Amino acid sequence: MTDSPIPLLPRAFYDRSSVEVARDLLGKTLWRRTEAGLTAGIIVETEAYDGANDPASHAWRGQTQRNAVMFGPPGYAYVYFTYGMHYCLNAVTGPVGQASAVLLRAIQPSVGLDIMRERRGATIPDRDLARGPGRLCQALGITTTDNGADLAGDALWISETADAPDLIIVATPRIGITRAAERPWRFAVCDSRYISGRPVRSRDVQSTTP
DNA sequence: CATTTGATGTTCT
DNA sequence: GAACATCAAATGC
Repeated sequence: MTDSPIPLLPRAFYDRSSVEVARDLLGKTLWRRTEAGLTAGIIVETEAYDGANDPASHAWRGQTQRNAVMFGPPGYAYVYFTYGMHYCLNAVTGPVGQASAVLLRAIQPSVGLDIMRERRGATIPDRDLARGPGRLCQALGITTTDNGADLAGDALWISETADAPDLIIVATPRIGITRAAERPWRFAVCDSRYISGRPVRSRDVQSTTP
């Protein structure tokens, strides 16, 4: 056996604030293996939720049966069911008890697109396979069965990306929530067509110097 | 193009 | 009973 050419993210990567992890997950590769085969994509959009300090966080009002995984150690999956039909995948961050997490909102599919199409529908454009948190989970076959899964596991893991290009990253207000949405904790890869909503053009982001 | 609406079921109040 | 870290289809320009 030799070392994998594409290193897994170590647990220490997740043992930081959710905002830092959300930013640094952009450009990493999310992998998924099921009986259907291997699928993967480059993370292009994330959102941070800051535990008890964040009115939008599921952990804001304390621990419940649903959010228990958020209160555990970093580097595990928090998966929940919402709107009666969709699942959302988060990476738990920070130390035990902190209850922070990063919602994985979109990936650019890179491996197993045929499998994703089987799950999402044969006529779905590649761009829409995993553009949005619910679509991402459907494309990868993630459900609450995966709640609590190790993000360095055999069925679900996140690695560095081979030949990763430099990225321009932008922080924006969060999407799809009513409380504290204005906090600039949504992170996206500029110029990516694979984020939810409209692409953010890097030329629109340059700020201080005209 | 943008905006609105309906679907669907669990969780929490 | 209300809200929901959403999506796809329908409607309005």
